[in-house]
Order: sequence, then structure tokens, then C-alpha cells
Amino acid sequence: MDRTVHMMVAMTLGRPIEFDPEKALDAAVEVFWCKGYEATSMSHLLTAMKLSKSSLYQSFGGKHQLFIRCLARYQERFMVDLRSRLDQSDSGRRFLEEVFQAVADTAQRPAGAKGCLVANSASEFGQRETVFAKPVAQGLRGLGEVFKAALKRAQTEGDVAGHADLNALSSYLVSAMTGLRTLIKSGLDKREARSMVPLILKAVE
Amino acid sequence: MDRTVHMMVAMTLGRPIEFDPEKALDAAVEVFWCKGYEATSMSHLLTAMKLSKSSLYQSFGGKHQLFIRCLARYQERFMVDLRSRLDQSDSGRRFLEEVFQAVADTAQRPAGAKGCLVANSASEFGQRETVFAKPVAQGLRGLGEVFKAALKRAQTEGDVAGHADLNALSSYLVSAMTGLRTLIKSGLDKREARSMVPLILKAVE
DNA sequence: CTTTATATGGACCGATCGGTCCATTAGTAG
DNA sequence: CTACTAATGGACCGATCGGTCCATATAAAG
Repeated sequence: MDRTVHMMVAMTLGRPIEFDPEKALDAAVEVFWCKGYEATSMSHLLTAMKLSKSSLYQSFGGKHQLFIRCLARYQERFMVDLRSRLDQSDSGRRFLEEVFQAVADTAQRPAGAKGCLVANSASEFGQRETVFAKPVAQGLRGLGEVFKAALKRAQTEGDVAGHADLNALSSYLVSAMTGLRTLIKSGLDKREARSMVPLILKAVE
Repeated sequence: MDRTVHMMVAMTLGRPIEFDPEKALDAAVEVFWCKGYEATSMSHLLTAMKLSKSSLYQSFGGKHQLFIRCLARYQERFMVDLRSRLDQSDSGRRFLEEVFQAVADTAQRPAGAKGCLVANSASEFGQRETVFAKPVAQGLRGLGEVFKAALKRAQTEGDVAGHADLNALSSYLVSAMTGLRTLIKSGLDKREARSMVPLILKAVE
């Protein structure tokens, strides 16, 4: 139907939306990030997102779908930030140091208490909620791939042995990151957190 | 204590209990372990523990208190097992290898999908639920102390440098354990899990 | 204006939440 | 036997859960 072409212009039909969907989504991310999925209620979300129940269901379609959107949004921001850090970093090795140091520095600070939404979700659901298991696993894999890219670069820069198993190493770094964040989340002392970074990176040498 | 003997006789007043409190507690541990605190409902617990609501509230006093009891029970069993493994181990270093290897071997198996109740709780609550934060932090500290004992032993056995910072190292191992379990929980491949163990233990050398 | 389409607020839904209460049951003590 | 104590089953509680529905509001199009 060539009608579609005409309709494109006419898309702005009906009452226009009164909120910024991106802002609302960010607010939802924040809530899920702080409280986890189960502990977050729709009324929490409505308050934080500042919209009515109808609007939420109309625009995001319920808790499950909203959460999946939130996971995706979190993940994308996270990855973009990580990749740009890697690009701007002096070396692959330095990048890894910086990333882990930055996380260690969130110890005993509000940001640290939230942990990582993907890691939190991995822990909350495991393989139990199959709908969430996929995006979560994908999120962890994504993190691993950035680490792998950093390791590859470090290899060319002579900071990592050529024969090193980068798959194992990057999985290890994801695990180390997850563990560090969990400990920080549960209140780990900042000094201790910092002292762990060089130990974590001993595997990368 | 002969005191118990006298009390035993006088204690048997009123209708006797019809269930084994320890079995019931174990069943509750299992449920919390699999589903987490929030996702576990009283009816789940009642079914698993095979007792009536009255009995549960009478004997355990509600979800919060029951969970704290479960945490304690899990922790104690966990610690006893770990310590005996350390005692029976050929060396401190070997003990660490064995422990991490054993965890890696739970990958893609039902046991792996449950994770560790203490680590799960650390992730679920952070410092948010102050009532649970204490036993959880204590649980993680306990694990760290076993690791520290193993490291001390490894030091005397010449497998760990005398100048090594055992506090930092043991915290690191707790973090590594937590991270590994989280990844396994989210479905990590067994081969990958195993390949991570030597990397984790590179910090111990 | 009317028509059309969407957004919004809020009433409402059944189900379930954790928790309380009480009548009944089951045992010991006298 | 009766008296007493404690355990049990189940009715019941208000609150909240996630989710639906509809009347109303607000825009553009004709």
C-alpha cells in the first residue's frame, strides 16, 4: 500500500505523549538497579518514572518487558562507556587497571551499593527466569568481549604473552569484576577493595 | 550437663511437636537458596517444610527470622565442611585448588545454578536490608578467614611468599569465589569455568 | 465544527502477599 | 477423670501485588 507513505506524515495523530520516554526509562533503570527486579513494585516504578499506570502499560507493556528494556538500555550505555574508555586509554593493560580501579573506588560510596545491574540480575535469576537469562548472559558476554579486545591490544603492546588464552582470561576478568562488585555492594572497605586490584590483574601478565 | 536431663522431663508439657525442626529448617534453606529471599513466599516455605502456617510462625517466627536462621544454618554447615577440607588437605595451596576446582565442577549442573546462599544474599540486599547485612557480611568474612588460614599454612609450606598481604589475598579469593559462582549460576560453560581456576590462583604465588 | 487517534487518570480486578487469631487436637500432670 | 499446656489446621485479615478497563482529555485531520 502506497498509503503508508502518506501516513508517515500523518503519524502525529491523537493526543501527544506528555513525558520523555528516555527519561522515564532511565528512572526505571535506576529503580531496578537499586532494588532488583522482585523487590521493585509497579508503584515504585510509577513514582520514579512520574507517569500513570495507563501510560506505563501503554508505552512499556508491563514489568517484564520494561525490565528487559531497562537491561538493554543499561547494557548499551555501559558498553559505550567502556569501549570509549578503551579507545582513549594509553594501553590495553592500563585500561584494565583503570576500569578495576574505578570500580574499587566506588567502595563505601552510594554508587558501589548498587553494584552492576547485569551482574545483579545474573545473581537474582540464574537460569531460573529464561526470559531474562538470555539478555543477562549476553550482557556478561559483552563485557567479556571488551576485556578480550583490551587483552588483544595488550598482547600487541607486549603486556600479555602471545600464547595466553584470551577467552579464559576475559571470562576470568568478568568473574573478577562481578565478585569485586558484589563484595563492594555488601560493604567492603575501600582500602581492601583497592588492594585487590593488583591481585586481580596478576593473572594478566 | 545433668541440668538438661531434669529439664527434659519437665519440658514435655502440652502437645508435642509433629515435625523435625532441623529437617524443616533444611527445607527452608533449600528454598531460599534456590529462589532468593524476595522471590520466596510463605506458601512455598510451608509446602517445602511440610508444616502449617501456625507451626511455622510458632517455631520460627516469620519470614525474616526464618531467613536469618537459614543463613546461620547454611553458613555453619558451609564452614564446617570447608575447615575439615582444609584439615584433610595435603597443603594449603592444594586446598585452594581443590575448593575452586570443586566449584568450577558445578558448572552446568543443578548445584551450580543455586550459587552460594551467602553470596546470593549479599547481591540481593547489599546494605539495603540492615537486618540481613550483618549476617551476610559475617558469612563472607568467615569464608575469608578460612582462606586466610589456608594461605598462612601455604606460607609455612613455602607456597606463598612470606611478605604477602594475606588480608588482601583472602579478600581477593572471596571475591573470586563469588564471581565464579555468579557466572556459573548464569550458565557458564564447564570448560570455561575450569580454565578460570588456574588464573584465579595466579595471585597466590 | 466533527472525526479520528492516542494519552491519561483512576476505578477496579482477582490473586497473592505476610501475618494474626482461634477452635481443636494431643499430649502430660494431678 | 479433669486441668493445664502446647501444637496444629484453617479461617480470616488488611495490604499490596501486577494488570485491565473505561471514561475523559488532547491533539491533528478533514
